[in-house]
Amino acid sequence: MCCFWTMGTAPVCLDLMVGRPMDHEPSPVRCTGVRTEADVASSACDRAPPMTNDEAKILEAKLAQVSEENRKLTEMIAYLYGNQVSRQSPDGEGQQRARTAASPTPPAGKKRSQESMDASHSCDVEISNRNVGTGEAEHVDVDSPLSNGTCRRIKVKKVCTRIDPSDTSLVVKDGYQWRKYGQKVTRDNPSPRAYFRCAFAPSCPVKKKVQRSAEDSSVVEATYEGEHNHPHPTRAGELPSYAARSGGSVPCSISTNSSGPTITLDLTKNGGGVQVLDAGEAQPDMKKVCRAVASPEFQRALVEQMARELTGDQKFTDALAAAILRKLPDY
DNA sequence: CGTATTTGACCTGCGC
DNA sequence: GCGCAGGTCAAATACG
Repeated sequence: MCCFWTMGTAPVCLDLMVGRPMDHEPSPVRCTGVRTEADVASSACDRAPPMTNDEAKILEAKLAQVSEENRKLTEMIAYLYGNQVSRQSPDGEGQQRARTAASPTPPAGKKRSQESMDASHSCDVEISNRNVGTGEAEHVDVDSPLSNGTCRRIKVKKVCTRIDPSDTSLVVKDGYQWRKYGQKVTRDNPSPRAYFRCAFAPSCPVKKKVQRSAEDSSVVEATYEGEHNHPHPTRAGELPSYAARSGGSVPCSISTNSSGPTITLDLTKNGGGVQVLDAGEAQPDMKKVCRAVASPEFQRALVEQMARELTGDQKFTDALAAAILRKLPDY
């Protein structure tokens, strides 16, 4: 099980190793969720000849030291990544919002002015970027408090989905009903950008912008603004991440909001996932996110979720049975 | 005929 | 003030 974060062009792979046999002695390395050379060495020790107690203690000490370094590196990666993404405001959302918020007296009689008023009450912008097709997940929180103290969090989430390049509909299936209200060709991208509103509830403030990636026409970027004020039409309680179904699975995504960090693992194209919520902190903290990922509770929940998903997928069980049969000598 | 989508026009904010 | 770019509106059109 790998959890990817992209940092520029260099993907970071955190091997959670959740599928490993449980009869192994639990080690601090596994608790961090990152496979290291020391961890590999410890596995090799299973086949090594017996050693003295002193040698074993030395190895244990080294292992603990490596584990601690590994944990610090993991936190550092998450911290650096958060800093990088926070500097990359997607599609100028932050700038646009700053412009809107700076408008002291919006013109009356326009729906647009009401939306500007709504945005002006926001001080926090959450930005999430998930590259669904490639299994990369990105996320960061951007806090920009206003001076007037009237803060309301507006969630901005960016989701990348891989679709058929011949598909020009710009439809990202996320489980919600969307009503298209506009389309525009932007300067930095030859592909048109489509504007959607949530059509499930008339009062739902959520908007969605969908545009093909300028670099890869098979990838569409969907930017969600706001949060739904109604339950999910089909599967209440899940995050709006169903784009994964149309293009591929997402190994992992991490989000943080006012209620604390949320780790979501979409294990299959058919949905499902593990959410570990840490609502104890009001301020988002990437270190806490890393610790949540590394916690035994998280990994146990992950294993259980994987087992449920795999055993519940008839196609998977059929394919597995067929593969086993092919390995039998008489098959 | 009702609903959803398309598309050109319009509005607003920003930079020069 | 003007031009540009992003976002939205609303009439026209398509579709079931």
